[in-house]
Amino acid sequence: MKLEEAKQQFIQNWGVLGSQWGINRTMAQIHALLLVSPDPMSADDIMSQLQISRGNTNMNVRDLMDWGIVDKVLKPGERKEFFVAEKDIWTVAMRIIKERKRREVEPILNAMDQLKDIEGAKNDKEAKMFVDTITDIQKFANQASKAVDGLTKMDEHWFTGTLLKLFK
Amino acid sequence: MKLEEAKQQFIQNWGVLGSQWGINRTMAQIHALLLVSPDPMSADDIMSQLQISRGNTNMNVRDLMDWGIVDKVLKPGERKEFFVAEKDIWTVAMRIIKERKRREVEPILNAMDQLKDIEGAKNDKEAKMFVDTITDIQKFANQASKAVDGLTKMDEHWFTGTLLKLFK
DNA sequence: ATTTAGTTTCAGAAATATTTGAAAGTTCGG
DNA sequence: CCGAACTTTCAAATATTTCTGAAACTAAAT
Repeated sequence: MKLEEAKQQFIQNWGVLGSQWGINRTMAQIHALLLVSPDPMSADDIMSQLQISRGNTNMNVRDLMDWGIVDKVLKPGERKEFFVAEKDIWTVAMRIIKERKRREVEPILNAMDQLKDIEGAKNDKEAKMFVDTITDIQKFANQASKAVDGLTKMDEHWFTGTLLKLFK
Repeated sequence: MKLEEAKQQFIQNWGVLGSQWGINRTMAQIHALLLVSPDPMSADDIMSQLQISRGNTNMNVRDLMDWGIVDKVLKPGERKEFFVAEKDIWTVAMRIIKERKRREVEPILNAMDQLKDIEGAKNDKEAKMFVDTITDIQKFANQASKAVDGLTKMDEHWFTGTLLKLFK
């Protein structure tokens, strides 16, 4: 297989994976493109490689920067802005998981606190069961959250070394 | 707050969370409804509670059963089929994560093997970098995969006890 | 101050994903 | 075997998400 062909396929695959997990296809594709690009790319480079509009490019690159997995770089003497992806895959994964937790999971878990304040929950058996279910979900989420916070602090070596052995 | 109102809000929230993570809103809502329902529900019960069509109900309930987090139960003497959700949240989370890995992540990782077979990769520096990137992603995914397999075998108690302490 | 190179925004268009509902299929009881 | 009760399927309708492109904006260079 030719290098260019392989890159294209990788970009497509990454796009599919992203969209299955609720990340917009183009954002994932731009990320893939930057991941396998040896040099920083301009908005125009991205547009022509992926055949997408300037507006789309701009919005998704900005989102990727908000996620902390793409950075803007300036080349001396050039007016254009260029972009590079964080290349360490562990760092990428941790940033994504941390951000999603913060943006999507935490707000809903917080909203659930209110749901536990049910009229007459002391007596009503059904109400008690409901509150228990909510509480279980919150407990679980808090455990998972702490686990993620812990993982975030590790470096890759610790993961491959110590943690993996636990799971063998 | 009234119990019914709280249930409705929980169902809505669960639906939003699901759709953000690439799970169709209705499937998540049906799951939420069954999670907080003390008794098994028929397709008709689900339809009227969530105001959705029979076809939609049927398809999404079947999907939930494919995921292994909802079961069909038959009441003696009744012709209708009833459904219940797995109530243990740890089990639910593990089933979901395991299935998604199997269905969505593994096929793409396997497809990536082919991408490493690049013409002239021995000499070309850029080709070598590309192969390295793919290899890093595969390595990371394999580690994560093993970690998930390990988690799946634990019971909840082990998790809350031992593992959590590691991350404190 | 004006031109030029570049970036950002956002309303409407296009693409995707989900839902409906009616017809076809199944299964049980008599 | 037939009809009633229930489930499944899927083409078409609907809803949601994403993308485009042109106009507005910004800032550097002349």
